Amino acid sequence: MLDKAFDPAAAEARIYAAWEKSGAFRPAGTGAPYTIVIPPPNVTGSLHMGHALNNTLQDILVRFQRMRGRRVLWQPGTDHAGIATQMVVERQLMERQEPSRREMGREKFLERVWAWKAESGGTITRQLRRLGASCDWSRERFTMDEGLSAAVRKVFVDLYREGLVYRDKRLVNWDPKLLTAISDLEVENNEVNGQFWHFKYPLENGETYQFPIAHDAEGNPTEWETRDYIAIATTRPETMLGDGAVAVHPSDKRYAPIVGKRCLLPLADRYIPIITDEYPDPDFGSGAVKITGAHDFNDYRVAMRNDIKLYVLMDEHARMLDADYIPEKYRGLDRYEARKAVVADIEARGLLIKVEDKKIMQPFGDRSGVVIEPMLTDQWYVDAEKLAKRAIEAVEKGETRFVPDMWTKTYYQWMRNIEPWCVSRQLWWGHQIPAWYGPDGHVYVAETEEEATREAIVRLTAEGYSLEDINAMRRDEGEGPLLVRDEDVLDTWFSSALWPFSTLGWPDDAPELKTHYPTSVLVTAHDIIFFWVARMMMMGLHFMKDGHGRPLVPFRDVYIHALVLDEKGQKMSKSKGNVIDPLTLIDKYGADALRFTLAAQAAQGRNIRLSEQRVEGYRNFTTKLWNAARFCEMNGCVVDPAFDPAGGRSVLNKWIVHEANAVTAAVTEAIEAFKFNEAASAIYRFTWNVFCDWYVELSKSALLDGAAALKAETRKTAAWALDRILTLLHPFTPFVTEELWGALASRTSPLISAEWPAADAALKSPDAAGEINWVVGLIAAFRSMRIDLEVPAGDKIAAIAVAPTADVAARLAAHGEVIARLARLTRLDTVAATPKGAVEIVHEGAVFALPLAGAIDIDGAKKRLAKEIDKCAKEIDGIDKKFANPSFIERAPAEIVEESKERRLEADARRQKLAAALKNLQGA
RNA sequence: GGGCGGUUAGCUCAGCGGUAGAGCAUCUGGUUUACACCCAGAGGGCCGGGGGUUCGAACCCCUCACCGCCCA
Repeated sequence: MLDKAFDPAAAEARIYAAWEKSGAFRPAGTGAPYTIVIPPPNVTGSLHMGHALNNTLQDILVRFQRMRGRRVLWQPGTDHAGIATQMVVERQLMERQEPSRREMGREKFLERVWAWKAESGGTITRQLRRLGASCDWSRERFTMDEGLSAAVRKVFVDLYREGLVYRDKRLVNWDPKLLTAISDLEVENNEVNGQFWHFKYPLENGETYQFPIAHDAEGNPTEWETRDYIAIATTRPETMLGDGAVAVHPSDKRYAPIVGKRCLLPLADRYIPIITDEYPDPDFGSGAVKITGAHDFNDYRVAMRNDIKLYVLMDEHARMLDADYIPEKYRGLDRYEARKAVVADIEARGLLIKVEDKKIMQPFGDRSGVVIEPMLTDQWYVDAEKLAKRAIEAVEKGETRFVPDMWTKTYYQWMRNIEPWCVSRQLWWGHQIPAWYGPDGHVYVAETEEEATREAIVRLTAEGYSLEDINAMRRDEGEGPLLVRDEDVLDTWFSSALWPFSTLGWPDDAPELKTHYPTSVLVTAHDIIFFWVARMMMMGLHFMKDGHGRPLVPFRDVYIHALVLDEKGQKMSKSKGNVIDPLTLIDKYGADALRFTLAAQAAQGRNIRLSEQRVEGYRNFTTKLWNAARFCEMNGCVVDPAFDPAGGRSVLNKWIVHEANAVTAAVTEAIEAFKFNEAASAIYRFTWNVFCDWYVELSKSALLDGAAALKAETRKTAAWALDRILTLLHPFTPFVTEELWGALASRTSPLISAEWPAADAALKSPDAAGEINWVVGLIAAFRSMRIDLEVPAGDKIAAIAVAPTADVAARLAAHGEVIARLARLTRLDTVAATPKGAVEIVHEGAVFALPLAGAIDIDGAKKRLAKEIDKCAKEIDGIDKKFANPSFIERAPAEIVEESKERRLEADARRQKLAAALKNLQGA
């Protein structure tokens, strides 16, 4: 006997362990492969709502396909999260008052990171298990695993040799707190309150020009003043020390007289040219822009175009450098101290025009939270533009498809404007770049130091050095290695980009690569399209080829799901304090309830607003299912493997088989189309509003006191339909369905490995469906009228069918007893004509009556009849309007016209009957 | 400034050419033996504004307003 309710806390861990132990998560069978690689969560991470949604959807797909007989691999793992992990461990060192990273040195520190990973790195994968994720944990991978690291080295070296990886000195986003370069994507631009300082830069040799200060309606100048300076404005005054020029737009007439001349850069006491460039906006500020090529991305481009000198002002901590072009008093100052000093000094010289308060966009490091400083440094780059070409083409050709389609545009926009990808990071935790520098500074890129050394020896030999010379160049007085390895590591996303094939064993010739690459679908959120999808596309296409050498995409579909917001539509964040922890919800309502909530709300193109109330509602749904199963159990509804659902004789049983078949098709199609919400709502409705509300109720007569054959058939049908529910529901709510599956019958295999049913035309019974729907409608009509008549809920009343047609009479003969029970009728007789004053009900053309004359206030019934008559009238009016338009008949499809005619006839017949019913009452 | 979404019942959202839907909330009534995490019933909508296409528009097109997000 089943307990009173499902207890997720007690059952989930047990069920999950049984699945895992049974090997159900591993690829099996001979079906077509179906593969998903998990978007690897951060090894430092813990499960948040975004993960919960992401992995619920993947698990639904994976369980669905597994049940359909596909050879499913859901490849799990985590990434090493270079910056985040290094920060976590450094913080731990600080808290424990242990030596810092730099004090203990690289090797020791990396040992500590590995130790941390062994101890704390499994949090998120444990949490994924609690969610019910059926990943193949036996294949779990980590981006720093040896195999994946080998893939990273090979990719880097291959790309280098093809000229697609190179070292360059460019302006990068420098994080002065973490002391590393970061990519554009790791920078968050936020609007902050800032200031806009307007300075005068005096012209060389006291030169003057006429500057317009008033204009007429057409914009022609009407007044001028004489100026001996050019006005510039900046949000970052400290960078003026590194200005190389002042630029104006070539069309800007105001400055035409002084273009080509020079102005004094105050404080720095240098003269810089006044140049023209398309970049300055004549309508913004003074129209003149100071050009600080080494500390601003726009200025950098201007400087490159115009051959303007770059002055690097700051060190890695964003402190002013000790450089001869920087006046002594500013050297060593932090950038913000320098700012104050510069402004004060400009003001002291009478060169400060004004200071405006202004909203400005400022770049922040997404990990450190400090203001990013554009810095000129040497870094390694991937030539993303070249790799992007094929990646764009693959989507254009439909080799990879975005669902929903709108994200294709986002992908194109990013890929078509892609910048070189800076992949080096000044960190210790990560894949150290396989590049070595020779004694002469020449770089050798190779997978191993031996290989690099060989290359170096070959090269040096070719340059005329003898072996002796070369050995003398070795470090440690000729005893050590010849080369010095690049200290930097690669961006974590560099290794993540290889995930769809590195996890499958590449660069080894692993069998999994052949069967599981390209993967079937990537499931992720839109904020990761740039970080990951784009880069996986580039790397996958470049390195993976089919038998004919044609590039292979990493995945056929990319399903982009929603972001999970709080119930007010705000992004969840720790600082806002509106974070809902999925584990808390799982503890409280069970994993099934959370999963179903997320799936039911996962409509394409919409974000999800999560409220606890909703989770509670779907917990109630699992309880409802549980109780329906108890009902079946109590009534001896046991699955019979030999049962043929198409062979039922009872109309009721045919009907539930018909409906179960319809929902099977609906759920299957919806999941195939990634319409998780539609699939969820279809099975929800079937379970609750069809099976529980009606089938269970209508079948009680047969189960309690039906004839033996009918009882047996109904028991088997009920068990079959419940099994169908469990099966269709399993991808969404795996725990409760698996528990019931095991409890209701002795089975040969668990539900996770059961076969997904196919919709089957043989199970359709439209006639039975029509008949039962008619019964359901009639019961509802009786119930409504009872309430309108204010018949006490406990009272049973008499009802009569008025001159039923043969069809109606037959239906009543078959279902009268059930109708009477559910509508709480004493009996349901047949008469030739409505007794005077009886309340009539019109149901699909048939008339029924409640002979209650005098006993009860009939105002409610009158109101209802009047309302329904009104509704009919409105419908008739609407249809009449259509027919009043001659082109409706001419142009609308014939079936629409026909349907409209029928609808009008029906509505009219109904109206007449209702009117008669009302008249009958008024006469009473 | 550029791009992409959204605006439908009190709330959260489906529906995206042919009779406006769900869940929650609200109201009324219920110990009808699977279930009160329940049952029965009810009320509630110029489908953001304006224009157009169409026999017909919540749905397609244009435009405006407001709200989000992304990129500069």
